[in-house]
Amino acid sequence: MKKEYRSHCPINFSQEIFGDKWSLLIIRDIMFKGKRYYGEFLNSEEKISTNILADRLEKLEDNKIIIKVSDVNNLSKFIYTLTDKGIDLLPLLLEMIVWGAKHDKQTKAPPEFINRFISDKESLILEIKKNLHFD
Amino acid sequence: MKKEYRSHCPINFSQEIFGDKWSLLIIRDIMFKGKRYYGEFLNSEEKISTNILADRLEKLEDNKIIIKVSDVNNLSKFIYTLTDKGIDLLPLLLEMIVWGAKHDKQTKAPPEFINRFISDKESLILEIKKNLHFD
DNA sequence: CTGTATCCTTAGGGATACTG
DNA sequence: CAGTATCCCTAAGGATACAG
Repeated sequence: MKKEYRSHCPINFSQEIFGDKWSLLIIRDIMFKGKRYYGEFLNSEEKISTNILADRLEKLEDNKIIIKVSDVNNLSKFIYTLTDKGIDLLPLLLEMIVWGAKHDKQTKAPPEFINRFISDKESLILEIKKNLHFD
Repeated sequence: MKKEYRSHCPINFSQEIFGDKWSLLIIRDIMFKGKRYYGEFLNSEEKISTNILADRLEKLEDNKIIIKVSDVNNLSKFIYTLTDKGIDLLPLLLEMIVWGAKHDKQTKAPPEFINRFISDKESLILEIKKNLHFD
C-alpha cells in the first residue's frame, strides 16, 4: 500500500489514489452499472486488460475504496463492492459526468440523467446511494 | 491533440483528458492559488519537473482547458489562464477537495473551506468563479 | 528566469499463456 | 470462467543541460 504522498493537498491525495486512466472506470462500473465480478469489469467497453484490472482492483482494495469478499454461491470467485469511502466518490463522479457530457460532443450520457442531476442533485445522490448498499 | 477516445462515456472522456497525476494540480494552482506563470507552477509543493510541466501545459491547451497568452509586460513569458471549459471543472475540483479532506487524516484543507462548501456550495462556487475571469 | 531538449529509469499497459 | 504471471513495448517521469 502507498504510504508516502507528494503532499497532503486533498486534490493531490485524490489524484495519487485514483488519478490514472482506469481506476474510476472500475468504480463507475460498480456504481452505475451494478457490476461486481472480475469478468464483468473485463467486459467493459474500454477493454481493460486483465493484468491492469487485477492491479487496479488490488490498489483500490488497499486504499479501502472497494472490498473483496468471497461469493458464497461460488467459492472460486469474488464479489467486489464499494466501501463507504468508495461510495463517497459519488458526487465527484457525477460532476465528472456533467463536465464530460457538456464538453464531449459525442457523449453517451443520457440527457435526462444530466438534467436530473443539475436540477435535483441531492435526491439523485440519495437514490443512487440506496442501491449501493448490498449488505 | 488527442483524437480517438476509448469510449464516449463522460467519465472515460474526462479521465483521458486529465486522468494523470499532474494535470489537475496545474488547474488547482490556477484556480485556487492564482498562479499564472510557468515558474509559479514549477514551484508548487509537489515539485513537478520542467519537462512534465511543459508537456501538461501543452496538452491542457490542446484540450482547451487553459489558454496561453503573451504577457504584455514581459514578452518573453506567457500567462496561462483557464478557459470557460476549464472553469467548468470547479465543482469537480471542489468535490475532490471534500473527498480528499475527509479521507486523508493528514489533510491540509482548511476546515472552514470544507464546511462552507458543504453548507453553501452554490455561493462558494459563484464567488470563486468571479475571481477566475481576468479578461 | 522562461521555457525546450536530451538522457535514462521506472511505471503503465497490451497480448497472451497459464493455473485452479 | 476467475484470476495470475510473463513477456515486451510504450508512455510517464526525474535529472539535468541547454538556449533565449
